[in-house]
Amino acid sequence: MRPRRGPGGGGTERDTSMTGVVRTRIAPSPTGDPHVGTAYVALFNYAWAKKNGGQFVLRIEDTDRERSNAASERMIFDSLRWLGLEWDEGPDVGGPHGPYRQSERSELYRQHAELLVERGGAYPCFCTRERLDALREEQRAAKASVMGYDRHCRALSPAEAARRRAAGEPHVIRLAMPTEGATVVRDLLRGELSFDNTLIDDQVLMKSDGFPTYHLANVVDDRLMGITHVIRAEEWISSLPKHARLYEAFGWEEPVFCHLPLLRNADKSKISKRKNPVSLNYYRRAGYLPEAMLNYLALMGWAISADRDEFTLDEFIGAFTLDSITLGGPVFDLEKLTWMNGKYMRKLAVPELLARLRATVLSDEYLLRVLPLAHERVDKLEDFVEYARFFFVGEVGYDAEARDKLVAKKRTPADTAAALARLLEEALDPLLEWNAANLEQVLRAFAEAQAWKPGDLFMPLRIAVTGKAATPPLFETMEVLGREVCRRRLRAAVELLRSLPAPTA
RNA sequence: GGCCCUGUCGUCUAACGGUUAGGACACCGGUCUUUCAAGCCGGCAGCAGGGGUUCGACUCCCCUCAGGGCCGCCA
Repeated sequence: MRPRRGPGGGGTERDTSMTGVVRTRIAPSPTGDPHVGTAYVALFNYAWAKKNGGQFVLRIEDTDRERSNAASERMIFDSLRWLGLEWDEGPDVGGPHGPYRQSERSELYRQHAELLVERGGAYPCFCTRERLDALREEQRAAKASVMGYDRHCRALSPAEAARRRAAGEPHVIRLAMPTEGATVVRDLLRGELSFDNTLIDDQVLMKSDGFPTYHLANVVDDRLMGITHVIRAEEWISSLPKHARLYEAFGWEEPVFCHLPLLRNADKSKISKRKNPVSLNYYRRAGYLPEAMLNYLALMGWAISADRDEFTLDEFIGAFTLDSITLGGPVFDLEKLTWMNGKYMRKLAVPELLARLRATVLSDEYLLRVLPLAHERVDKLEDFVEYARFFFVGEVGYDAEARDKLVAKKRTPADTAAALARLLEEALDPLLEWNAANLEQVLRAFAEAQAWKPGDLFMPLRIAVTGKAATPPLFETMEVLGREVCRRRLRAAVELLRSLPAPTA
């Protein structure tokens, strides 16, 4: 059976099902820092493509206009390249199935959504946000077993719906799920997964801003880009039936689905920045070697043999098979990663070690940023290393004076800890561009909002991020230290403050 | 709460009906060494529980329990 043509009859659709070529993709959303989970999934996709002589595609899923940003996209490119997971097709390298940025493919999604509406596989929904919020609230309050959209607008006649659309009424397009029976989808690792259709709500496909949701964009793009194996994280399993329904509604053959286990915190919850460093920038700054990182990640759910855990990327590709992945959610163990990194470090010849240092912590680029801040504050060259120590180490300790001033003036350790924790979460984490001007702005605003004198807040902050009471200007210093280092040290400071006894008087 | 996924040492994993259940991290000893690491040697530690199937179950089936994910006009 031949797959049906897509809408418009344009030449964009390619059928690779008969060619036997393996095509995989990593499809990160450019919101925030490049995530270790992205690297994990990318590695397995990369390996599978390479093993089969196929292509590995990078697609940017930036359909969330609120949160997507260019800085984040750049960091994704940098991080994946740092790891050596080069893509064959992507936004920056091009390729025959572009564009590879979803925000540049709007017309494609619109066409496909329209096609579905014509066929009755999707329908316009005019429900307001208020109504949906109220509905959700109601369901929550009633402890309803089935949550989700109540299909209110599905009852509208096509003519009525078309009239209201023509009148310019704001709306979304929703997928019309079957209202009975079950959807069965095959996962390569888990076999047949069955979902009761009555329990699946009518997912939004096109948002009212004209952008698609993940569900539509992902299915359309995987199809048009000829992706043969959708290897992604387990968290997507629950939306699998919606995706399967989309393939069916379009008349397309499904790709192979393979859901990888989720990386976990020590308490087994989905890995998160509150409990683990999750930014690839962190690992790069801390001086983990990319080859060690890849090796360690490959160990999450896979083993090359019973008594070996060190191997190269090429060896991984050679021995890897998708069906040999283990399903238990692996705890991401920094300690073992660090051990493995040590192994790789020791294997390096000294000139190579020097090269690595010169490329990272001791790069001219970095030194050129640190030097201006230390310049006028040292009198002899030999004082430099001592003075600028905190620019080069991981964790910092506090001397007596610093420890003393880590607790804000006229505040308790607990209050200071709470303030720094909030500061991190509410001011620093959401900050898009990490630079001195922005830092000053959000930090001053935060102090004001918390009714703290700026100075009272900035000293504990200074000590937390540098370990010292006397440093170069705080905001410039934080800019150079970078988000990762500041976040890590702030967390350590908060922990220390929490362990400090409350003042007796 | 509903649906779905998962379940071997504390952690990452090997085993694919027959093994004293193997390796690695961590931890604890020993060894080497001017010190500290690294290295080497050794030790501690596990099949979630209960039913089946089978001559025989970590391996297959069922139930229970436990953990996790999802339930957004986020991905």
